[in-house]
Amino acid sequence: MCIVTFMSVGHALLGILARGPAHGYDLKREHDARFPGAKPLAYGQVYATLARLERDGHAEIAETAQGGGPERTVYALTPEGRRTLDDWLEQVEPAGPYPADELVRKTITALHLGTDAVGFLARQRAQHMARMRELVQAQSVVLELGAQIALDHTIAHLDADLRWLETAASRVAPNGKVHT
Amino acid sequence: MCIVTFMSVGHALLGILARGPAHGYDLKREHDARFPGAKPLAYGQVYATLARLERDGHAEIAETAQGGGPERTVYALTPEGRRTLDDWLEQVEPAGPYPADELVRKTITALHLGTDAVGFLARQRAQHMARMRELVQAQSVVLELGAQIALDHTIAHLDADLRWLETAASRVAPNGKVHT
DNA sequence: AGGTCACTATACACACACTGAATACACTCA
DNA sequence: TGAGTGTATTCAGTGTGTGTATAGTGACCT
Repeated sequence: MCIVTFMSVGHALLGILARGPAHGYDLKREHDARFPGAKPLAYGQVYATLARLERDGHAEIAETAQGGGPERTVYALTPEGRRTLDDWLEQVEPAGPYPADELVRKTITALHLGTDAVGFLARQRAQHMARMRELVQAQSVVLELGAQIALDHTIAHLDADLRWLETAASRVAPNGKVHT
Repeated sequence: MCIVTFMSVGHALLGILARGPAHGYDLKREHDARFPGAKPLAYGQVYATLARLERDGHAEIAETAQGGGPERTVYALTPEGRRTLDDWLEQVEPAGPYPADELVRKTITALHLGTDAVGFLARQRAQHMARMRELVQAQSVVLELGAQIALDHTIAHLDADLRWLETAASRVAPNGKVHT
């Protein structure tokens, strides 16, 4: 049971269901509220994930309510789902290796190809600075503790990218091309 | 044409093929060499991606060599593939929003559930510190410029996680639970 | 009344991302 | 000869993620 190859979204939904039964639409909104700054969850994914959770016995349909609006399918956490959630929370995260991200893939590829990596890095830096300004703005409004912390994370990584763009540029500057 | 929903791995492979024809096995190894510190690419993914590249006309089978070992299918970049690659390199990356990562999902979920978030953060911090020591070690050996830069990126983000774990812990400390 | 606009809520189809296991050939060493 | 190692590919299965279609409700406007 519970071989769970990898299912971060599923676990997050279980975490929300632990607060009480809910339907897909609510889950999506609550999820996005919990993780501001992160990419919003698509509806399609919510329902697909819910279906998997139900299939695996982690959640069950509590009721299908009717009143005021379209039909809503309300899901509830099962005892097994609760156990899975607790197990997940107890596990320590591996601390990488992270999958190589798009920005690095592109930079390194440009470098190997001998195209204008320095220019690319500069353009990229401008883009990241703009985004940073937006986020710092967002951070200044008062948020719930959890949302604040989630936002901190996004900003911390954006900052890391920004610093990285600068060191990368300075490393490249001397010759501008990686020796193959 | 070339609607390319999202295909970072594919683009990276095109980048390697730009150096000259190669087969799947080689591509995997070259990819991993270019991105040390990142999660190695699985063979399954390489071949799946190659098949897609061929289907879409970005790459084509150059030959199926025989000598010394099992049969190898050598792929070569097509002119269209080259164009796609150049287009990709020219585009600026969006700078987020990043998908919410596992570490944050877990921390925030723990917080909302009222479980021991502080303990979790501490355990996580120890894990990250250990990993950091490994990477700094890896960084000290002399690497090719590109590999150096790729490794910088991993370290920068690990550092960001580490700092974040500390700020998160200090934010949580006062009360230890998010108000729902 | 009729129209359309926004919001709530779900479902379906499709493609990519990623893993793990299985297969198969060739070379080496005991 | 037979086990082991390295090369090279394939496949089944699942999770991730997007885009689109559908459909009811309420509100606003003319």
